[in-house]
Amino acid sequence: MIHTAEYLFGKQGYTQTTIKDITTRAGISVGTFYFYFNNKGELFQHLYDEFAKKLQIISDFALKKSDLGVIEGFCRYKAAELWTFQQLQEIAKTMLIEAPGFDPLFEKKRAHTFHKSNERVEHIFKNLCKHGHVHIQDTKTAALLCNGSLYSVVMEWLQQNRTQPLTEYAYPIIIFNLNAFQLKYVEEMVQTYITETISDIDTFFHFNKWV
Amino acid sequence: MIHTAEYLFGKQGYTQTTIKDITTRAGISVGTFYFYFNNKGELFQHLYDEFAKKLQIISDFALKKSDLGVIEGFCRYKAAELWTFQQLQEIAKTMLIEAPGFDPLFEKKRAHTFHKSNERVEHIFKNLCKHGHVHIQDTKTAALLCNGSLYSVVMEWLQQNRTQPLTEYAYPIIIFNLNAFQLKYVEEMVQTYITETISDIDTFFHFNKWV
Amino acid sequence: MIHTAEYLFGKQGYTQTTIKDITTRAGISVGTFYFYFNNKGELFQHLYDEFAKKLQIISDFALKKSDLGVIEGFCRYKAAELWTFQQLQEIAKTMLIEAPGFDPLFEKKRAHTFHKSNERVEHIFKNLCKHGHVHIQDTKTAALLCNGSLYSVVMEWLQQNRTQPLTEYAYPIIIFNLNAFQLKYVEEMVQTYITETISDIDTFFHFNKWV
Amino acid sequence: MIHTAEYLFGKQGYTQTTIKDITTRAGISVGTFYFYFNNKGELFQHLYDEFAKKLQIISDFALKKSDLGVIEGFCRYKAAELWTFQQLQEIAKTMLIEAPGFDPLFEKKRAHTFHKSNERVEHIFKNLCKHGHVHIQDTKTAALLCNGSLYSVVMEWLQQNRTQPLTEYAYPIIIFNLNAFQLKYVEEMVQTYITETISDIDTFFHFNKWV
DNA sequence: AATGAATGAGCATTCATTCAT
DNA sequence: GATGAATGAATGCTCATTCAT
Repeated sequence: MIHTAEYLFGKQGYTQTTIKDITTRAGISVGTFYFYFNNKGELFQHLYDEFAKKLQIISDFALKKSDLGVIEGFCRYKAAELWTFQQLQEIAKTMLIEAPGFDPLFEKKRAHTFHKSNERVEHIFKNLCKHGHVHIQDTKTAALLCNGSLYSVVMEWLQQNRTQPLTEYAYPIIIFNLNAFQLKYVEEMVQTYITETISDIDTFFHFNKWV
Repeated sequence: MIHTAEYLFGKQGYTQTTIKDITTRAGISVGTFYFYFNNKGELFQHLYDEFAKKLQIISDFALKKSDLGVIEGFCRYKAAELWTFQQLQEIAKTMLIEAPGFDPLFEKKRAHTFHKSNERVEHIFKNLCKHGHVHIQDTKTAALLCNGSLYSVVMEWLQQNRTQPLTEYAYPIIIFNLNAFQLKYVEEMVQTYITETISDIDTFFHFNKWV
Repeated sequence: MIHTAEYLFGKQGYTQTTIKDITTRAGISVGTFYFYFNNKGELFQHLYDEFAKKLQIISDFALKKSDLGVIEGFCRYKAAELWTFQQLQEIAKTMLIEAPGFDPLFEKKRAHTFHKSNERVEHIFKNLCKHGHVHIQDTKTAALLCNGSLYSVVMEWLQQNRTQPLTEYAYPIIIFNLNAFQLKYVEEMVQTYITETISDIDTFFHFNKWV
Repeated sequence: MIHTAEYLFGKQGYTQTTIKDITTRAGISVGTFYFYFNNKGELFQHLYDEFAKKLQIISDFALKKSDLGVIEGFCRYKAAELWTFQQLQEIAKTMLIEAPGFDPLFEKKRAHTFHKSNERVEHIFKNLCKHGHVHIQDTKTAALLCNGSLYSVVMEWLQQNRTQPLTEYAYPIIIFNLNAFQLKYVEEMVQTYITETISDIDTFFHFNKWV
């Protein structure tokens, strides 16, 4: 039923999807739905929490490698995010695009996740500044710009036909941001980092499935 | 009535705002509303068209200056966008954040405007490539990244308390993008371009009011 | 529609009567119902207020006569109450019997009306005590007993077949209470007072119809 | 579980109390409930029967005394009723106040009990008439008035704060009715009868607990 | 005996839209 | 041009009851 809800929310949007739509398609009764969730919003919250958790799990995994250099870390983090959005594309559409609009209660949750992601990136930048790799005045805005550039590609991909894998956009996105922050890099290494990350995650995921 | 609709959509969201909300607040009857618009969606479309038109008008004005250099053009374009979003902040929230979610019909329109904006930026990049200022492989993705970075700041600003003017973010956004595309610039000049643009638009707007 | 609601509430009870029952029988749409009342409870409140108001109007009228003696006043008051319950028998059933059970919000209103009626009777008793007509220690409980004896007859009548007019019970009820409070009376006069009151009210009502 | 149901019906009312409310609070499963009762109504019927039976038991006990005079019998009967209502106050509220409203099936049962109580009182009155103690024309209405006056005090007590014991109202209620039927009595004796009855029942109940 | 997940008919309420005046 | 009462399909949610285990 949860999978059905993800599918329908992604396809028709949260508001346009009725409880009956979900239950009929999932082959259960309305009562059963309300046995597991108190209301429609609670289902959405659950989906969102799962979404945020998965995003976290993959990012954590990608950064777990030892002797992680600045550039490599950045590449792995971004590649991992793209891989996850691709994996969760059905529900991602609802989470990233529709969700902000329909419920002030939920809006808080979304804002919180978004800020956590921003803080994460900001933290990376602050570290880079401290080690003299780069000079950024307003790290908060910098994080926003960095995340925003990635999200714009993800959203465009979600709203278009998704012909090619989202992860193929990792390279231009990363190069764009490395340049933006005037970080020095070797093009071939960037590509290697990305490929390795995707491969690592695929293997990890194949054996663990969100554990 | 149109202004009331903008206000209420921005405050409560499109779905949460009823026709009666709008007409009561605007001091007209429901019947009168349906004399001017065939349905709720048409009102939104109208608002959206107006929004897109205004965005266009200000961008056009900002780029009308003679002897416009590459960097100056970029600065003026971005500053103009920010100025407009700040000016139209009430409805901008609905247009940028909520709209994508609630109707496939609107979605097309929104996508169209977004693509036009992207194409505009892409066009700039293609020109830059042609004159050898910069080397960009995938100009489409580049435009997406460039726009996305700006939008992320706008959205954050719209959803937060909006204490400082949105235009104050012009400088970090522009620097971020100029670096990202490895364009050479003089920091003082960038700031000057921005200040001049804002000043020009203010004057223009003071006399013309969206004409 | 209001009359339909009164009829159905009286026949099936408040809870068992759906909005659709009312609207279908009244030949209007559900939407129309909600145009006039915000919810089911509000309709009930309205019915109750009307009920209480009418009870008040008739009592006031019955006691408006000049040179009203103690016994006559008591007789007229009780006769007037019975006449009103008979007149409003459909809704009275809901108000007196069902209402106390289904809504704490409404319960307050009901309690208030009930207390006002009690206070009215209590006030009569206090006056009687002052003029030495009777000696009652606990006038509050006395009023309760007096009202309760009448209500029990009304309720029984409402729940049974209602073959004879409720007003025919006025005489035994009044005699019962006059005795209970050891008031001296002439049997024939009591009967005359009752007959006169009913006749007065019938005439008044025929011309004024709840004003 | 039965006690839980009594408690919840008394607190929230029959309609507002769900089967789940009862089973959860009683620490049993819904299935178990339906093993003992076929449906919600049957539980209520059971509660009602128990309630009526207890009322009967105490009344019977109170009247079992030998050499019972007319006045003493009346006093003992009324005092016993009040004692029982006080004892069963939780469920009494539902039985006396709410029950009449929600189901024609219950209504019959309630009416039956009420009539039995009335007949009992009527029987007393008929005896009094036969022995010339009193002259009552319509004994049925008389019984109604007599019972009604007591019920009104009970209901008021149930709906208010219940600060003082219900049995303290026995004296005014009885005096009221003795006067109403023009029965001669000695005030001190009435008070003695009441006190004795309460004391007898307390002792009986202490050893037998509804047997 | 006991469990509790599953059922689904049924209800109050909303709101974009219509149309007679 | 303007009004606003009327419409009714559609939705989220409840809860007594069932039944496989």
